[in-house]
Amino acid sequence: MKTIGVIPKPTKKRLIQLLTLLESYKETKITSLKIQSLTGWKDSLIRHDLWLIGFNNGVSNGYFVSELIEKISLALGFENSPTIKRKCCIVGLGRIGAALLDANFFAKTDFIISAGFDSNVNRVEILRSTFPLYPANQIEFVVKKEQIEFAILATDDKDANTSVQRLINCGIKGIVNMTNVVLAVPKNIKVINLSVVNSLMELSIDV
Amino acid sequence: MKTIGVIPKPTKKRLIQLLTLLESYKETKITSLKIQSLTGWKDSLIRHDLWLIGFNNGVSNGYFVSELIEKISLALGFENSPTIKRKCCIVGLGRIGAALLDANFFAKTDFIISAGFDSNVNRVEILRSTFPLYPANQIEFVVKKEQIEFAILATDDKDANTSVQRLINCGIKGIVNMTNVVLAVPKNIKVINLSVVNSLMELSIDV
DNA sequence: CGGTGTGAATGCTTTCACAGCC
DNA sequence: GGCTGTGAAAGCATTCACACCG
Repeated sequence: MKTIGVIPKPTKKRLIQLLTLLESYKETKITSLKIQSLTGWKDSLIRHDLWLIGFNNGVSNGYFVSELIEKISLALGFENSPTIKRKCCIVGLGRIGAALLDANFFAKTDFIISAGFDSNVNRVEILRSTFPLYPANQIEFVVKKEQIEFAILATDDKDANTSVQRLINCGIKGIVNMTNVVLAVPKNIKVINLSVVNSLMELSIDV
Repeated sequence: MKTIGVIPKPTKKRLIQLLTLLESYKETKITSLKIQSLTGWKDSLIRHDLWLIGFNNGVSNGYFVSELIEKISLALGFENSPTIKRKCCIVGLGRIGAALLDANFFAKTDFIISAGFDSNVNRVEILRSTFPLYPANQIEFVVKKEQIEFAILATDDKDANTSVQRLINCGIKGIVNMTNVVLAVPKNIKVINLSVVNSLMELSIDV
């Protein structure tokens, strides 16, 4: 029997993915081997992950999907109460940033986009969205006022670090970085890099 | 003195990022501590990474940026000859996929987009790009014929795995997955996940 | 001094092995 | 037989420590 302690980062990542997988899974039960075939992760690793979050029902032929969803959500601290959404903003409204203006994109998630920013005032005026758009120099003001927690950075590479400086100034908690730039941030701010080009490079070097 | 062996994956990832960082770095020399301040990686880790790729010039006050770029490119196997570009395709031309139709986006990279696919024939006919767009049922045919190596997957979540099956059928080497779905692929095919929503979830659970 | 090069030591993650259960 | 729960063992990655160099 295991008391649930700190969950290692790789485990967290897998559990998040597992959660989204399970949420669209149609059967009522699932085994670690089935999950292995759907994800490529070793069955023993999956069981170990679940063990880490205190899963020990003594059951021996598979997990109930609903129970897995419940316990994983709990362990990761997700309220799936759709009332409390965490506020995000999009910084940079070029092609990629503008593509995220689609509210549907975040509809079924725990997140809501509350603001968009771009240094090009034209864009800010022309684009349409369900939330307000501002010129980039208002980042500090709006993020603080609206209590926005996370930012999706989609500027041109050359503007990335100046925008990031603004985000740092107003105490953003985390940044999803869609530029190709490595961001310099204090270590209390988390960054996740989602550069398409860097990913292609990664793919291409061990093929 | 170190003979250059297999390079661990985390090291590769960092070296790729370091490379892009250095390519827009204006000074002629740089130290591991300076890199630390720009990236957050420990100086000792950076030196170790460089050691792994056989860096041992006996120099003791910093690296020449140009030499770093050269050796890292070499170790990772990048020809920076802009003539040989590796072919990619975009699968799914909704808002995100369509945003990548911008040829400039890949202009300075080793990659070129050679085809786009969507199951919605309307989109295929309406959208404009510098490379041809096809209905999704032509994936197998076109990818083989054009010898496309990598795919960027940007379909709706519900269509992800059927498109992936097509990509598997025609021997794609790697997939950059922008959907929220965990893909089931044979292990000779590499997948890199770039889901914005999953990344926000990751950010939100350890803040 | 402020820096690199280097291997050993530490700290994580994943896999293994196997008892216990249905 | 097929599956989970569990801790130990193996396998990786990062950090430390320190000799050596300009």
